[in-house]
Amino acid sequence: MTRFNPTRPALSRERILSEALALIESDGLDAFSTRRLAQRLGCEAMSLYHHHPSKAHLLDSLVDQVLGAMPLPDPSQRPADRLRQLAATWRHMARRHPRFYLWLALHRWNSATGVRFLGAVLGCFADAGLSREQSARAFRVVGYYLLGATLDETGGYAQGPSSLNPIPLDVLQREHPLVAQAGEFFVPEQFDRTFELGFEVLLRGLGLDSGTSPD
Amino acid sequence: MTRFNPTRPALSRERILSEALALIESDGLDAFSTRRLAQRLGCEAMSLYHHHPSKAHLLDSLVDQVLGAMPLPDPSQRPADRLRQLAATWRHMARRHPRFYLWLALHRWNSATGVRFLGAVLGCFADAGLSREQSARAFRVVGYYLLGATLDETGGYAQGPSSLNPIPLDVLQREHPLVAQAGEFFVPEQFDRTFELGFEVLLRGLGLDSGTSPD
DNA sequence: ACCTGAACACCGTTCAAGT
DNA sequence: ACCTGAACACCGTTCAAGT
Repeated sequence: MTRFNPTRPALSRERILSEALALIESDGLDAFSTRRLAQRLGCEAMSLYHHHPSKAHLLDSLVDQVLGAMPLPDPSQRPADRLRQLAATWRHMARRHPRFYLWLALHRWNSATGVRFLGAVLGCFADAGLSREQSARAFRVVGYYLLGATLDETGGYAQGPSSLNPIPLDVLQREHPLVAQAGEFFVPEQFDRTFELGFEVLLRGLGLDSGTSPD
Repeated sequence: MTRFNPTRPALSRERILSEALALIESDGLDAFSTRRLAQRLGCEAMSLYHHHPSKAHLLDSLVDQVLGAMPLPDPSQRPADRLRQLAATWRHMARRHPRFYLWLALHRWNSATGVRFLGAVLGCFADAGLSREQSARAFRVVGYYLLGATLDETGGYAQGPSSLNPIPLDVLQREHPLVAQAGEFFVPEQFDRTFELGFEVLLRGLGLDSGTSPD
């Protein structure tokens, strides 16, 4: 009956990917299924398999596409500034695709596009004069921080329905005043300042501060 | 037929939780289902619902149980040492339950047990003389770092089948020598040293160093 | 109170078949 | 080459029924 739908644009790898990303951002990662994607595309679920061999491959392609869209910093800039820019680009990407970011951040991206980005980050440490070992460790340390920060900022994980025994606000204020009072600084408006605080501490402590040369 | 199985221990909240954790660690989070858990317990899937109202509640109870088993540091110790101990306890817990940790780390734990732990961490900053705002931001910064580090260390996310276009090792070495060379420091044997490097940088930079008092 | 079995509305994917 | 439909082996959960 609907075996040919003239109003529907032809299926293609690209169209499937962009609709997939839109569906994930609108309905969430958990609700993303090949069947729902097909419905949105106006085709059968199985038609997708002609363009992507599996759901996992589809998501991997999406990772590649999103990573590939990130601009790399100008190599003529100083290493610390390049790192600041890389962090800003990364956080911007995470904020743009908050729900998909959970998948992207928690899966290995060993594609050419992913490695290109890793190389740009590692290059900053090398150019700042760190040894191979220092560079590798600093890369990891900064990566840990950036990963944790973006996961919190996108909030993908904390959105879920609050759990079985959510502590009532008045109890929280009475028994854990420190926790209650800290909440004021955990809102999105504070993300940038908090992120910068830790990021600058790390750059300085790792010998990347561009202002005062470490000796 | 199997409506009564005398060899099977009685079902209970505790037994369900401990088998659930064992199943998650042996087969992974994705493979964890109420049906498979029931099979392991020797009952019907629906029997679980008499003890936990849903799969999400069951997992939340598990979070609570694991968090509750973590020892809090002696308040008489110096704040920086308490933070070191809290980080060690946290990383130990993550390593003990690497697959469940992915769920624990990425879901809100606003139960009394979770808040108790948050309070212990925040107390370190307050006791070190930081202001409310400084404490809140330092808490967030250290938490970002710890979250990113443990997610990497448990490797829960990186275990998946390598993606669609894994870059071949020889290409990696030729085109991205920095990335290839850094790999040597990304192995489990290096986790402790790398973690400490960044953690100590943060403690010092945030004014928590117990050796030299920040002024 | 505790457990069961059938049923409902979903999944990802295989496979043979259509054009 | 591109798409379909039925089918398979799964999900979490509801509901009425058993003891």
